[in-house]
Amino acid sequence: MIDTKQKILDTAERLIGDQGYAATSLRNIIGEAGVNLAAVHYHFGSKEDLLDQVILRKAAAVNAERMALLEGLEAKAGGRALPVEEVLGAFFEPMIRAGSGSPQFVKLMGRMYAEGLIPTIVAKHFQPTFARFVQTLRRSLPHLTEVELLSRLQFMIGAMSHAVCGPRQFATPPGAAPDAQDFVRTMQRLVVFLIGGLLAPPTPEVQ
Amino acid sequence: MIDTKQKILDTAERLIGDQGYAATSLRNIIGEAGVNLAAVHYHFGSKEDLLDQVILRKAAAVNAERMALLEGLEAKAGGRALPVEEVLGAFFEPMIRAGSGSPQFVKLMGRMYAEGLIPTIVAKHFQPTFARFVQTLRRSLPHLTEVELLSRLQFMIGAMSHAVCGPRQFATPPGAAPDAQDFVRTMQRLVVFLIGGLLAPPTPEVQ
DNA sequence: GTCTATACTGAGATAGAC
DNA sequence: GTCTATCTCAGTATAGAC
Repeated sequence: MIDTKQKILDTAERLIGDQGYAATSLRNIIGEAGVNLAAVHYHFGSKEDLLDQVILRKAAAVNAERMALLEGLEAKAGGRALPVEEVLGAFFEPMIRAGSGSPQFVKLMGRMYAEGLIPTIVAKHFQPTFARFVQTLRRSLPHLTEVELLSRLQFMIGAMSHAVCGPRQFATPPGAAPDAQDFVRTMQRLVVFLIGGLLAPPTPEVQ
Repeated sequence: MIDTKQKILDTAERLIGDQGYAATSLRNIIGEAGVNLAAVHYHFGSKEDLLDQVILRKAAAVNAERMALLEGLEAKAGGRALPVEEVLGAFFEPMIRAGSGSPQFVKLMGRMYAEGLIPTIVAKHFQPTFARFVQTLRRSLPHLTEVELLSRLQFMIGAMSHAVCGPRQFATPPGAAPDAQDFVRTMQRLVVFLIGGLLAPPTPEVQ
């Protein structure tokens, strides 16, 4: 069946989003999907490659929208540098939309960050888009050296990761279930925070 | 021998710092330490509890120093609110000192964050200290609502985590090995970034 | 109280029959 | 393409030697 692959992908996405990558065994996935264990390795090669495909399937749309928004902004600006707020908006709005439309996706992405899978997996899918944004931000933040800009974007990625699916004990009142509304509010707060951080003066070169 | 426990702790700290928690098996640790597998469970109960003790041993000094610095600042300020820079300084300086003195510790902490072990393990050790800093920051940042302050501190934790041991592909020039000097510079940049973020105006309440 | 030897369960991966 | 059987290695548990 051609559905076998799809069933594995769908079930993996749901279970990994709910339980995390490490906590979700292949046997767990194939049990719920009603397929054989070896089918996973036949179609995807390994557990990690399965995750790779799950991410790719969901990330493609978000990244495409990011690129489209950014290019729209740049076209409208002519040759002028874009304000940081607009660039961050183009980066986060597609994610916010994806998140409020399908919390499953955000939960999954959050798991990726929370489990430290960014360097090996997520970066692979987001890197090209991210590099494009770095290029634009360089002109929006001319007061920063290249190293400092890259450092701050590193901080941004870290902040985003915890915002999306960090430990909620600090962020939500006890007993409150996180909903789409919370997510949007948190993302809005994140963008404000990041703008403040990115626009901060350069770090003094004192030793 | 009483050394068995110490040998396990030392070896675990080194290997987990180098390879990560998930990638370091108990058999790996006991092999290098030259002790028996069951000794780990005798002394620590489980792999997770072993990690717990490794963290506790290293974190205690840093947290004590943080508290001492904060209390010193507050005593000097009388009843006045402390500037954010000073509070962040009291939080990060002990970590920077620990990091430049022993990169092993920082690497280990970074692994914890990177592998998503904060909620279950690290928070347990840092929570009391962190709560104390939240209390102080509340007065330093009166323009923020409670929820927004907590959100921003969440972002701070996330940014710190990636700064300490995130994927370095964005942050360091290719081929350069991260050293203590880099670490200190990165932390200084982080603090500047965080001050900017924390001092940013409140997020507009638009829906 | 400390530690050793060994066995148990569940994980991801693989070979080969169909 | 799919499935059965099996391999290796992980964390864990226990029985018993010193």
